[in-house]
Amino acid sequence: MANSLGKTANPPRMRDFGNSTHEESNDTHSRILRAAGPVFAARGYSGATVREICSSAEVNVASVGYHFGDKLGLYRQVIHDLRVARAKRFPAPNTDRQQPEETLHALVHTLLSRMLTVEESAWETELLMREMQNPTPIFESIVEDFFRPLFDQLLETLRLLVKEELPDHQLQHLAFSTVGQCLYYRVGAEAIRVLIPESERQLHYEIGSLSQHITTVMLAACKNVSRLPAPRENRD
Amino acid sequence: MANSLGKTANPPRMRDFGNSTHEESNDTHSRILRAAGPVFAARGYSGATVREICSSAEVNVASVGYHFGDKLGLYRQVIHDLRVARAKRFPAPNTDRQQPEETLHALVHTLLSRMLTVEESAWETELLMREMQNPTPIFESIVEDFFRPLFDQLLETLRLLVKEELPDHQLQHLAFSTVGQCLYYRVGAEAIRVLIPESERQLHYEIGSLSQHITTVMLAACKNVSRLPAPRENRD
DNA sequence: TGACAATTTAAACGATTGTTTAAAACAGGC
DNA sequence: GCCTGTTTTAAACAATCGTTTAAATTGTCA
Repeated sequence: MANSLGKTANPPRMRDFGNSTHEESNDTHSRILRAAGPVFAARGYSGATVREICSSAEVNVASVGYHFGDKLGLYRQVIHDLRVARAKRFPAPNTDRQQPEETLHALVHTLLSRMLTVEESAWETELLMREMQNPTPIFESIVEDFFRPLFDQLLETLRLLVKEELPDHQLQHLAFSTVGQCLYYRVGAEAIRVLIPESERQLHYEIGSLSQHITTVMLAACKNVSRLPAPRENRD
Repeated sequence: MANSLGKTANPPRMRDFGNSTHEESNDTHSRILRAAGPVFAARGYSGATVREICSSAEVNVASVGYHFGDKLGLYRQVIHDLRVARAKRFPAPNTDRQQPEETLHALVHTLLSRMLTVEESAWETELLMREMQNPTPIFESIVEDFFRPLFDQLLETLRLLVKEELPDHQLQHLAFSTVGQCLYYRVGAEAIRVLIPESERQLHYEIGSLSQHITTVMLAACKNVSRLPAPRENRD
């Protein structure tokens, strides 16, 4: 009988860590959580093995069962912690009292930072990308809590930037154009590595100039788009 | 001893199918190939099992070893066939004797068609996307044979569209902006499904209007971009 | 038909997976 | 010291993986 729906073994029943994070603690519970993230990110949920996680955490294999019920329970906890950690690290930029041009640039910069940050927590982005391609039941809540706020902010900023009033779907397309350009430097990173020689990549592919470029593209688009003619009837 | 490097079992040694494709044949070899693509696409290379492939092909499990050496050999063959099939189905648009604006639109339309086609061969795109996120040794050749031609065509088209002469890296960024916008409607499809209600999706998210929109954005960007000030020195 | 190679088959192999077990180690209160 | 509940451990479990084996089947040509 697989669980992960609360009922772990009888004894432990998920201790209540009043101190929210496990960042610094060094007990088995925290060690597993710290080790699991990078492994899940590197190998995917099903590719990751409990043994590798526990080996990396220097902990017995049975500990996962004891502390998290099963592998899926551990994964859920990792995703949960990831969400609160990132909401803290990449707060949506403060948009009030700002020219919409600046706001757009700030939003693009935030997006690119979330995508391309390669520091100690690159595994977080990797994990979210895996959820996008292989969505689990957790995915929808990730979109709502994590993507939607920035998406809405982007929509409102673009609404201020276009000269005439546009129907919703055209604004949405502009928003997706923005997000898509940012996302590509992560999704297509391996392709870019093949297409562009390393020397040029190191010069012109850091967050600063990329966000500058993308902002320029979108500002030009906003100034030029106009209400499109009604799309031809599509029948299917 | 794993093989897949040519030496299968002694006997068969990869029969030479003079008739290039296996589309219609019904022998074991072809049945496996037809069944393997969708399974690899749905589950990923390591997630796919030869048992599921063989079960779907109604063929004995040992047949994979006999005809393709091993699982990786089968995968290579699937990718190989996929490449020739798609090159035939989505030929790069003919660019000569055309206004660059039309060429851009045609390129965007081709890109989006490759991304969003959901007909009998949606698994092909899915498989390529998986290669982008989880590159195998095959990936580099895929980029060279499959992405590079369209990328170069895109670069030349954009060069004709910008008013002043731009350094290479700015043209590359414009090309990636184009590709990124197209790619997003595939990569972010699951996110879009959550963000945009279905009614609106069915109205405004078919290939025609999306390629119209993306082309408009990029044309506006081309008319407005100018040689950026030299980027600040970056030191690392 | 009979001989021989090509192909298909059922069964097994060894390795690895997530999970469970039952005993050992540890903790704190008396 | 002992007792009790919690945590950790080594070992085993059943399931599944890719692959191999050796026999059975099929096809082909003399």
